[in-house]
Amino acid sequence: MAEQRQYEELARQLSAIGAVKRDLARVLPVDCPPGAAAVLVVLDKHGEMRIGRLAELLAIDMSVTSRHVAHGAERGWIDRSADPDDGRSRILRLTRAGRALIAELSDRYTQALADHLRDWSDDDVQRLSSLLARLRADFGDCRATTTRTPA
Amino acid sequence: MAEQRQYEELARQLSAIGAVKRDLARVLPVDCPPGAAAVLVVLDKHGEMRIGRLAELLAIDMSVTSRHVAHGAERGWIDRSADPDDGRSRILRLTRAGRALIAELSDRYTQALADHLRDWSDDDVQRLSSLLARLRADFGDCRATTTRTPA
DNA sequence: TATTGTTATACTCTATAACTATA
DNA sequence: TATAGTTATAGAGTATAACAATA
Repeated sequence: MAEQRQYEELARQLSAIGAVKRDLARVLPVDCPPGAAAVLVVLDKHGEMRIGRLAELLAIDMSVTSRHVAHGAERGWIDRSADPDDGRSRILRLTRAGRALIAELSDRYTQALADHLRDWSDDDVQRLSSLLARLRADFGDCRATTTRTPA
Repeated sequence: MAEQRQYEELARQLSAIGAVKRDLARVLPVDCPPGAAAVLVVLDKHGEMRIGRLAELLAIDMSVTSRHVAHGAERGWIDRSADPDDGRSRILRLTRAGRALIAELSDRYTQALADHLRDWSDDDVQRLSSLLARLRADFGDCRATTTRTPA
């Protein structure tokens, strides 16, 4: 169990990490905002799925996910075919164009990270990824157990 | 120098970390949005300063910083007094109320992190903070060297 | 009646550009 | 003329709530 000071420092670092994400987002093509790119990344890694599961993996609301997917579908990156098992759902799949795009995005992300993290060892990159994954898992567990309090 | 796979994984984790930040933000009082809270945190840690430096530390544009500060000043958390050395600037300081608020926020952040990271060792918390700080530093170095390309 | 998605609305964050005041 | 800060505008992300269709 860590001290208060360490938690405060972690909170500060998390709050500041947005700048890195914004920098990274600059490698994206203009018609592919970060939200839409995140959808492609997950579909590429995990394969076809319904939108509910996609929202779960992205850890954002289904309504938001729906809009990101619509964006990608309109541009021909994502195919939404009927779900034979449930008429309410559709199965999301990357199209050929979608796979080409995500390959391109992946290259650009990698290039940008490789440029900036030139001095990082394999282990450091690995360690950061692991810690972030763990952080996310340990928060996701008890989602929505806290509420904003009045001033 | 890490492999492409590792960079892709890191990019994924960074993209997903927003959910944790949103969870954490729920502990904030309703009239103190995350941006305003971040300003208080920095003023508390680094002491009085001008808005230009504040923007630098927050890694966001001065125009945005200005609005967050105005929010805090309107609520009596931040005092903006004239800068004796430069008539264009003002010196930002936490008021007594501001110090009370940031103490409260710090407690709440700490509590939330302690709840969720119950199983984390001191070292893990420390390591994550350090890696995030380093990530931020290595990106901040070459800000604005990349540009969004057309589709 | 409950669940899966979609859409409408509203809020926060951010950057760019135009503008004011001072150096 | 250049710099510090403010304000207006626009774009992106998010959640909540209302709604449609199906289970």
